[in-house]
Amino acid sequence: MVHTDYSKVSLPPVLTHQPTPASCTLPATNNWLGQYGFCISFGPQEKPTKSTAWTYSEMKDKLYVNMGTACPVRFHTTHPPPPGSVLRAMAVFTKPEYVKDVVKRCLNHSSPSDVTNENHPAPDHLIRCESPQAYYVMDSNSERQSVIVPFENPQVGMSYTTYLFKFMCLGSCVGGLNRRPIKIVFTLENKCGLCMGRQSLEVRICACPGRDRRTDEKHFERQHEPHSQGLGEAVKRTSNEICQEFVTVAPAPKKPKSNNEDDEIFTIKVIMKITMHDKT
Amino acid sequence: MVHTDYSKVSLPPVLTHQPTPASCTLPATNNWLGQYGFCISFGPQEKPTKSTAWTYSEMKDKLYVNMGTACPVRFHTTHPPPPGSVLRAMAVFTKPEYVKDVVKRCLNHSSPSDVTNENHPAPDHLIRCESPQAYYVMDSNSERQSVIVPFENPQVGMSYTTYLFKFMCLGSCVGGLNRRPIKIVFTLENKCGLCMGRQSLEVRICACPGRDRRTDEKHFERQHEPHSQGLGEAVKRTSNEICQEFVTVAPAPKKPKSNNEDDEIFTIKVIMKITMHDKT
DNA sequence: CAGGCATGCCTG
DNA sequence: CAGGCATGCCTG
Ligand SMILES: [Zn+2]
Ligand SMILES: [Zn+2]
Repeated sequence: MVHTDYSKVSLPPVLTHQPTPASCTLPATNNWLGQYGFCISFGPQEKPTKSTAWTYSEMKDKLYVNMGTACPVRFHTTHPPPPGSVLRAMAVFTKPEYVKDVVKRCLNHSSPSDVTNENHPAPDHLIRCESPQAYYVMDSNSERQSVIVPFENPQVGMSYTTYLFKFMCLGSCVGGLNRRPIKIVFTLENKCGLCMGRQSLEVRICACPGRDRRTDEKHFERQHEPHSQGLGEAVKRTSNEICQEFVTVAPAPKKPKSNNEDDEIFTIKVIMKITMHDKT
Repeated sequence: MVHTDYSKVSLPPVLTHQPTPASCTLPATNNWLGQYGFCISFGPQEKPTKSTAWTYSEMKDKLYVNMGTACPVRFHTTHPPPPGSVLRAMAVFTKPEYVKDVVKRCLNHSSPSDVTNENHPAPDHLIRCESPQAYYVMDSNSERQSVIVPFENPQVGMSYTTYLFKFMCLGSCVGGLNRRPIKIVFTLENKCGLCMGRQSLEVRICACPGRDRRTDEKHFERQHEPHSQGLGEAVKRTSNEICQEFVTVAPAPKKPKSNNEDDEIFTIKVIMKITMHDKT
């Protein structure tokens, strides 16, 4: 396997040709703690009003966020990964019909004349990371866009490091996300681009995060009322490069979710936590 | 006064510098029959379903139309205008706050990759005329866009000629019309660009013309219920280059409306028909 | 094709 | 900031 050594790269990886988590046509999205205990969480939040800038629903394991809002995401590790490790964030459409489509900003918002694009190197990237060390890459193979930042180990006494992410289109943007739900896939990678941990997160970018969260949770609860119980929904996956094991206790603040492809309104509660490992 | 002789022009008028109805920062929109009895009308229409492609409301004097639909507009004249006369269609924002803004397609829809722009000379023009002789101009002074077609006299025994117009964005297009109501100003011009007649028409480009017409008319009727009567709304105008005269009978199918600037929900029925003449 | 939801945004 | 409208689009 060929690796990309980011620590030596001066040209952006868009000009390189090494496989990374961003090179796949169908990127893996299953949660995988890996050997460094990589996972994410959200801090406490002011009571979510109808139009709060962002809110995270435990019940749905879903982030609701305004467009252009810097949203703090906590990245946990239990052991320090090797020096030169990076954190990558990449968006993927959730629905099988669209997974192969590259996620990018709509034409309106990627226009150079859009105020958000003044002095920005990646006007058409959906995800931005508020770090001076962030760099924006497009995989020449998959054409998928992502943002990469050097991974910083938690400060002493802390279990996580916080990064700020911005989402630069609405989920409803015509010609862009176009109302298609997305996931953000966060990967911890060594300096060669090898994946050492992965956490994905459903994100809804919208004008009223509070309202939409409440609506989602109401629907979700209705699904889970006694009279509508059932265990009919099978656990699905797309990647065949994974194996499966049972985890009895979630060792991290944000519990790894089941590898259920579309945790939509038909998803039912999964009794046992399931996590998946990349084949190594 | 300098004139543009379109019959001699081989370069598009975008490269000329003669005043025409499209050169003004604030184009006149008042209805004026002129000496050739220039006015417009709409043919009968299949019963307007919720999502009919287009429908014209007499009550509101307003056209409701789907984006991209070829909509037949009838142009009446009582006398033939001079040879070389043209018909121009230009869109203008209705609300005073926006009149000075140039109306054009949103960035999404003006993109070369948009299917509507294959082999089209004017991807960012809102109004298209379905005629092989149509040409698309941008006034170098006002930057306003318009489409021009040779004026064809009605066939013998007919009082009008029909032209097909398409509207290439939704009224709701973000970064484009952006939910700002517009008028289409149709002008009959001689070959030098001199205005010889003008008719403007409120147009709503939307996904459900039938529904939206019904909604508008319901609101309008509510305004006109006995208990909400009043004659408070004065006739306004912006241009000071006009004179005013009373016309006792509307000599054309579509009655010239009053020169009321915003025939919005507060407009009340005008008892006497008023028409206005350009100062010549 | 009508009913009605989804979702940005305006109004009080 | 919540209520609720406006408006594209999905569903039956
Ligand atoms: Zn966008
Ligand atoms: Zn548009």
